[in-house]
Amino acid sequence: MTPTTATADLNLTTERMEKVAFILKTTAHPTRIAIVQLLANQESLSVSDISEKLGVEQSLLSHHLTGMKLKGILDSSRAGKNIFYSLKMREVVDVIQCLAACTFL
Amino acid sequence: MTPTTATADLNLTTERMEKVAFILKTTAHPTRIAIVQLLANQESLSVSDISEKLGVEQSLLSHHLTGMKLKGILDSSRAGKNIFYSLKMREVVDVIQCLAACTFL
DNA sequence: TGTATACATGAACAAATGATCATACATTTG
DNA sequence: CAAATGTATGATCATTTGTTCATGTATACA
Repeated sequence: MTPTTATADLNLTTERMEKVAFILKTTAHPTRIAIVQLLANQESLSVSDISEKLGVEQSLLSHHLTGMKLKGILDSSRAGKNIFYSLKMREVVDVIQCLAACTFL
Repeated sequence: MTPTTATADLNLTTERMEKVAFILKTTAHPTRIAIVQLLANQESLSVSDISEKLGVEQSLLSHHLTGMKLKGILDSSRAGKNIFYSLKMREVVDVIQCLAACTFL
């Protein structure tokens, strides 16, 4: 037990801070947040589904999606002509929810 | 009441998503995360305190600090020659904690 | 096999971000 | 008031990020 720490103990290593920064950066974009929001409720959606729902052009959306997949936030699988994306790192939902709950935003 | 939503209802407006993205972006940097960590435990610290603890050069640190203040994450007040920074938006601590708790990071 | 549909990829460019350096400003102290 | 200390600011440059456009690839279907 640590002595007298009123606040929670938060001693992240440099490496861990870089990883956290990495995740934050990967998510810090309106379109990408919207993607996370959609997939938080839908389990999986095709690119065109997302494109329509968000009104984002195919190519641009694809760049966002493949980037997020590369960084481990999303996952994808093909079904016929479609590719379905889903949330892999569900924790990002919590993070966004947490911030979104701030009343003063 | 909406019909059959097992998962939490999260319908952020575009405006709100942009604000969340803004906060995330503002925090998404190893040095800035480290700053939040320090101030989560210390209530307030001078620029030179932080500079020493983090091993970040004065000018660069100042840029980070003033940026974070401008965006509402930090607050500052002068005491003699020193300027003390403190956390204004404590919610960012939770966000970082949340992500930091991910086992797979 | 050819054509349409769904998505990815790469080049190119603009804009934002991060770092460094020199210098300015404010406060204390001699 | 001059020098020293603590911090901010502005210019500049390199890097990263976001966007667009053109084109490539995979699957389905006639």
